[in-house]
Amino acid sequence: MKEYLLSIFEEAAKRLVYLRDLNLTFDVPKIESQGDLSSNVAMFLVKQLKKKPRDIATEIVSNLNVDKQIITKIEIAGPGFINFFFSPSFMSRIVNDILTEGENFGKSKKYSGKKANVEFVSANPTGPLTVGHGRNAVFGDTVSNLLEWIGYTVDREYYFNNAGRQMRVLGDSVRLRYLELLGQQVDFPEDHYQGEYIKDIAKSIYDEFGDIYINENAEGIFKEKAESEIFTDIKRTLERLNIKHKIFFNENSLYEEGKITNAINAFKEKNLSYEKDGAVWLKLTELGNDQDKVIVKSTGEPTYRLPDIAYHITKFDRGYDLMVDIFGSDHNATYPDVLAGLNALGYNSEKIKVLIHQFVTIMDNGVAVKMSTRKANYITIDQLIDEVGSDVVRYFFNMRNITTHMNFDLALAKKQSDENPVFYLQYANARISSILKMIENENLKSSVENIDLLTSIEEQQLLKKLYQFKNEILLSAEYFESHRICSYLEELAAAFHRFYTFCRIIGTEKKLAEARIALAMATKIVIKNGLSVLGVSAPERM
RNA sequence: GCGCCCGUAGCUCAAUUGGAUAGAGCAACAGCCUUCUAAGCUGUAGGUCAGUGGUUCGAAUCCACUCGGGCGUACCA
Repeated sequence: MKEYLLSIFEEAAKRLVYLRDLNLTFDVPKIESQGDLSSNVAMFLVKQLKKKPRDIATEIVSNLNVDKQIITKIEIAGPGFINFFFSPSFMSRIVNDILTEGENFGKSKKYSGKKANVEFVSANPTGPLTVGHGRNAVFGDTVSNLLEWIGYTVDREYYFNNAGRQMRVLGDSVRLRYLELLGQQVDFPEDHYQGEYIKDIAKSIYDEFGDIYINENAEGIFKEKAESEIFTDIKRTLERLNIKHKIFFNENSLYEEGKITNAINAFKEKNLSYEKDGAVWLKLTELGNDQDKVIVKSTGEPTYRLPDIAYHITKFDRGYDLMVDIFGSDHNATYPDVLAGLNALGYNSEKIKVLIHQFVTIMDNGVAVKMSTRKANYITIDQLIDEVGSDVVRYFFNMRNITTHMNFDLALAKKQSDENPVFYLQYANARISSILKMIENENLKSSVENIDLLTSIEEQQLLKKLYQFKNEILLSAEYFESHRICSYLEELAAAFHRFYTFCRIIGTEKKLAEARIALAMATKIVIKNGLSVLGVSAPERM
């Protein structure tokens, strides 16, 4: 539809100079009576032309050469909108496209040839993934899918740190539990990891090696074993959500390969750092930020900023056109320093897109659950998947804009999982599958031969929704907003359920019935494609 | 104190990134199954878009201030 409007506007621009070099957009009006597509170009030109918007609109419309077979009506409405009404037969053409393109319908090549890196989850291996990580994990993977759909080659990356204080405490937690197993009386400190999984790890060391590590320190086998077992668990949890990272990037490699030193030297050379009180400071005030920050502590140890900067340099070195970082809101203060540092070193930080998601408040019986891995006060993603299934988990974390402070009532999720919108979508898909099985016995097939018989309101509304899919994918990807796909699919499914209710197939005259089957098949493809972007399955039967 | 985010129907959230009469789901109420899956459909009711100013053809959306909530504000990550 848009392509056609663009072509007639281009033709009209030969006569109307002011239509040239405009970035024309067409919107789908909220209200049916306002047409299938609408342009606000006349209002947009008010200032430039110093005329009334409705007069401009009138002039534009009289210069449009429209094919009456395609557009049945053009209307100037409200303050100066130009509303276009498409013919039913033109609308039905989309079915051909969908059936031809199949599982590729909705993909575009707009960004093909470009490489993107999406870094997400990136939880250090100190414990199981909690629902707190769920939003990050699901959103990151869906953004990756979206970017792939518009042509990017995407590397999913997980950044982690297995050194430092956190990990020492983890190793020591395992060590103490191990000593307990050996019958020693130990005083387990409050700031150690309290979770049961620590005991399991200690037990597995005990089972395998007995008491030979009785005098081992925290950093040896205890830390190593903890890290490997926890990572195995994390990967298994992610796999249950259909998430697979291509790259696990260890922060430690930055030290081993001298990237940290390189970064320090680079700042020094550019005279962007100085020493004070035994520490090295970065001149962030000169780079437009509020205050200077320490990049190397007086102990000689870098702060997180330095490895973060060095890490992003490796991403630039790896040649990505787009780098997406997905963080929880607790990181919102850290990334401006990193971006400023990168810019100062000559890297274009506009290639980095930082997406901050707000936290999910978990409500249990009306009380907010405060999560802490260390205090073992958490609900894991695995528990959640066990309760409601991975489709619901994925859909749930995708369905809201990441800027919202989302509330998640556990009790409600368990009790009312039947009412989750994901079932509404899957149900539409299952109904179509059922029809497609049924028609074999009725001697009916799918046919686009008489597709222009699809003129009823329900059929036209469904067609209109199908038309929007490709654009919806593109916008969702460009805005990094996966929740739009959920909203779209719910509307599509609603349009289908109405079609299903009012437009029977079996018992209808053959030509119309076969056109309707084609429409149902096209709908099934779009629902399935949309769900696959979200990482949600489309079962044939429910 | 300062920075970022949020405040929309009883609840959970949308709103085409500044567009026309602010929409869905849940909950409530009234209907629809001897025909392709009732996990569905139709209808009713529900709103001071936190508040006050401003910007313009036009504001839930942008700006300023106020109120309320979340997250930060380290020589932790």
